Amino acid sequence: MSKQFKPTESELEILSILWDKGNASVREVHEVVQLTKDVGYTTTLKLMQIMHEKGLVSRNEASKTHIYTPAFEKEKAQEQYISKMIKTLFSGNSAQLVLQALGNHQSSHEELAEIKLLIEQIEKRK
Amino acid sequence: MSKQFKPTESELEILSILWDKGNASVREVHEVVQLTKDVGYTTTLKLMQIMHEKGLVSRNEASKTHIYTPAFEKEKAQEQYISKMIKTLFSGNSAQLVLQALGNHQSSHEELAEIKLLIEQIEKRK
DNA sequence: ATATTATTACGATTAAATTCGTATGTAATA
DNA sequence: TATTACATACGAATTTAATCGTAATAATAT
Repeated sequence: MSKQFKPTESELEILSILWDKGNASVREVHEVVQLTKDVGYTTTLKLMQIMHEKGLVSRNEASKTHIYTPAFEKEKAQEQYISKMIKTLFSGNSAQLVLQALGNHQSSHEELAEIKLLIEQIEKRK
Repeated sequence: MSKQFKPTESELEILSILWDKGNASVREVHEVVQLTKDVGYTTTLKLMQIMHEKGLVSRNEASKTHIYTPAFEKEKAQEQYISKMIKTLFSGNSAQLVLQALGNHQSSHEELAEIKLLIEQIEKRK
């Protein structure tokens, strides 16, 4: 099994900003954080330093302003959280999660078509 | 919007046991907890007492051994966690979550059929 | 050169979550 | 009745997460 990572709530928020931007300075991350939370700059800084120690992010220290990059793919986090959720909230039944997600959240025509296509491919493979 | 609840990690684990059983004593919950975590009985007891204070569970004190019941539906928790996940890990794209879940987790023929049916119903409604 | 501004480092505090020991009560049992 | 087994209550300690202030340093502007 690949190495486990387990970001805290705040760390996940920062990671999600980094995934969105690709990479960013503390300042840039903090500006986005501030849109939803009212915390000081050094708080965000400290969090990102801790994330660096933990290996959740890497950073480029070439210039004075360090540039942070997520240390793993967003897809890996998605997969981990989905699995956990299926296990603890859906008793292992992944289809149940899919039905919930489809039922309660809007999707476009194209997206629905894509899902149908995937299902057909899965069925063919059996 | 309906009242927010935000169980911690350990609280969610206990809730999931309670949803599974319907209701249970501390002892019964603790026995399941012990399968995965090595903690003392009074730890589980204390957690469940706190959950009671917070209103996450209700309890029947008729007999000496109190019986605990989840204070809200599993579906509500599912919906809340799915929404959060779509927002923070899938940039609001619910179909992407569905594709991930379908792609990485097994589903039976019947379940896949059920999902297709739901998709068709959604399309018809538009 | 000096002042201003931006950045990191780091210790310390606060807050939240988890864990457990001990006291106490109640029911069953020897 | 005395002992044992379980249960709750509750305070306190420990651990983990989050927050912030201050100092040091580097870059930039005056």
